[in-house]
Amino acid sequence: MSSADDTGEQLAFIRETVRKARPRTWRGALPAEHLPVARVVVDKGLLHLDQFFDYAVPATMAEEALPGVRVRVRFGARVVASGRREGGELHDGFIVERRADSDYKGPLAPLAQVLSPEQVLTPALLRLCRTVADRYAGSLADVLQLAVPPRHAAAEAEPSPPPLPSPAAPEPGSWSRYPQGPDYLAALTAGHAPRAVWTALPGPTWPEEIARAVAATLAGGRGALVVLPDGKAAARVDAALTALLGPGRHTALTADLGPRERYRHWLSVSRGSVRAVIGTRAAMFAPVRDLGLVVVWSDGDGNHSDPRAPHPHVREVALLRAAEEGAGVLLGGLSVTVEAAQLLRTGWARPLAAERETVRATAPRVRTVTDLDQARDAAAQSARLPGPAWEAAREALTRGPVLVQVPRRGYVPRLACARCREPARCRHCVGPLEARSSGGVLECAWCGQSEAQWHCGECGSFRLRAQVVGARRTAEELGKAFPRVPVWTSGRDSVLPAVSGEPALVISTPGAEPVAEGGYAAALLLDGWALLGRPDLRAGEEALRLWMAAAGLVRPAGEGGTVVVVAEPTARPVQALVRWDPAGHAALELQERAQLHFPPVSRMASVTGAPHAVADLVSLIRLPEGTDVLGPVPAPGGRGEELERALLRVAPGQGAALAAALKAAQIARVALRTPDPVKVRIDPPDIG
DNA sequence: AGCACGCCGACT
DNA sequence: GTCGGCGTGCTC
Repeated sequence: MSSADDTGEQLAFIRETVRKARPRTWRGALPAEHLPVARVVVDKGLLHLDQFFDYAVPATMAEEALPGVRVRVRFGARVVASGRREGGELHDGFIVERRADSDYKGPLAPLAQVLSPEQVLTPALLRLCRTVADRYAGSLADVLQLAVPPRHAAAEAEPSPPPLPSPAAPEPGSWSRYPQGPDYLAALTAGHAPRAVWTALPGPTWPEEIARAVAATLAGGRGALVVLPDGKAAARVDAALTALLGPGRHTALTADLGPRERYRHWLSVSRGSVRAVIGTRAAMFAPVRDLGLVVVWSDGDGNHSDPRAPHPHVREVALLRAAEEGAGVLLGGLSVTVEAAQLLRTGWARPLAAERETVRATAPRVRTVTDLDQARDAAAQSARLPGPAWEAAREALTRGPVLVQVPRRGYVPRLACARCREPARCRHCVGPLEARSSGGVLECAWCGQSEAQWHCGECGSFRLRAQVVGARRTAEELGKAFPRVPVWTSGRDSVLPAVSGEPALVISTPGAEPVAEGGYAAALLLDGWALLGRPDLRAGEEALRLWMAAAGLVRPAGEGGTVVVVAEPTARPVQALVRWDPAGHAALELQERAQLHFPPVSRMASVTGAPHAVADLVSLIRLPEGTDVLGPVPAPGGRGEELERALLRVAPGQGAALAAALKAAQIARVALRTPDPVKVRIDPPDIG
């Protein structure tokens, strides 16, 4: 920039400051005549900058600088001689409001650029993001990054088609199997906001039922949002909606679309051209207009928890939206989470479940077997199949496909002595041993030292209760045992969406089970101890969810559908599976959590970092009355670095106070220049 | 977080 | 007398 320009700008600046009617700007660009101030949220995730900043709207941008548009602004400028300001980095942001004046006393910097006239940050979306940020002790900017997809200019240039008229109200269809089902749909069409915890019947009809709930909402002139845990489930609901409503009335927001398509779909929602959205996690923020219904399918699935700060959970965001936007809620799944059970217990939501008789007619027959009962067949032995499981598979393979669910290695808990079940521990530091590398060498999860010749310190046995047989080896062994039957595998990196109704063995890790045409003849749920034995508060609930997801793909008992679960028959989740009573299981778990003061009855937050930093934050924080501080203890999953974690627990109703106190303490730590960072997480997913 | 300004010790 | 320590405060 030349000095001549500088002089000119200074003169212009002085001229502008003399004129009182308009806000002053640094450089004297002529401000807009009407509403010359833009209130901006600057896209910097720093907690202590979680506030709006006012900028002057240059006259040249007056038409485009509307609320909700993306802008670029200079931020972090410094004052140099004679009170002039210079520099400042360019940052992205959104205009949240146009105003006549500012309460900021200094001169306003001008907006640097309006990036696009598209008003992407609507008032409702802004309100939601603010609520979510507060709920999770995060900054508005962090949440906005999750909620507003990156701009794609080419997608934005395309016009969105005009909205289609509302469809006719759908028939209840298979919702008639639920006593409250038809009423629920009618309430949606009538414009009410019914809230339900839906214990879905096993079988392949749930995508169509979700589609009918969406159609009922559209028929009443309102929009609907469906969030599913993965792309496979989203594709099924997508297909069901297309079958019911034809194309053009709904759109999908999933990661596999790619940035351009995804933004194009998002814009069609934001522009009001499409009123129904199905999608995965990030779709929870989709700016559906006049939202009448939020559906969350399988809310216990870990995919519903966002891995990015501040880690909002789809279910919680859905509940916040329902409250804020007056929408109905449908929290559905084959199993029921403890959080859903609590919504029922407090009366916030009503149960939407079938009669016992209907459940019995729809669910497969479930048998339990312990793994002490090994098969006689050699191949079955190699695959560690108990005798009855082996027999069930052999019989069912004459009638159709058989699903074999094998826990993933990540689920396998600590190793233990095969004879006395004493956990296998490191002889150096007493840490738990893991079979991480192949080749039978064990490693300590704490100190990393390897152990080649373990023997049990209690009984002297050399045999370990080894890790589960993985999906691949199970497939190999079963392939040998059934040479005439095709063997398919479906796992984390190669998920098989569906298989035919022909006899076949389908080996799958939990969550990757393909749908079978006409349903599986049988399912074997192997190594239940691996799911049940995890040192996690939610282990039982999670095991039941994974089992029911697999068992729900099996034909009804009346058509010969059989499930064999290899697990301790007295365990509560096993009994709930046998009785097909997920709601009862969740209610019992809830009772127990209430007694133990665990979430979701109490609200918790975790504070993780270097020991002194954690202690520091805990001492700084002004905790709500009656907060429990648990720990600090060594952080779970710590890799040598001596991180510690404290848990903070508050009584029901104090969650907002806890989040606010944590945020304030984090800000105070930044102000005090404390170097070591502390991670704060509301609703930590893994509490011992 | 950066990045400035501000007020007290050892150097040209 | 000046250079520079990092304590404190601000960012429209």
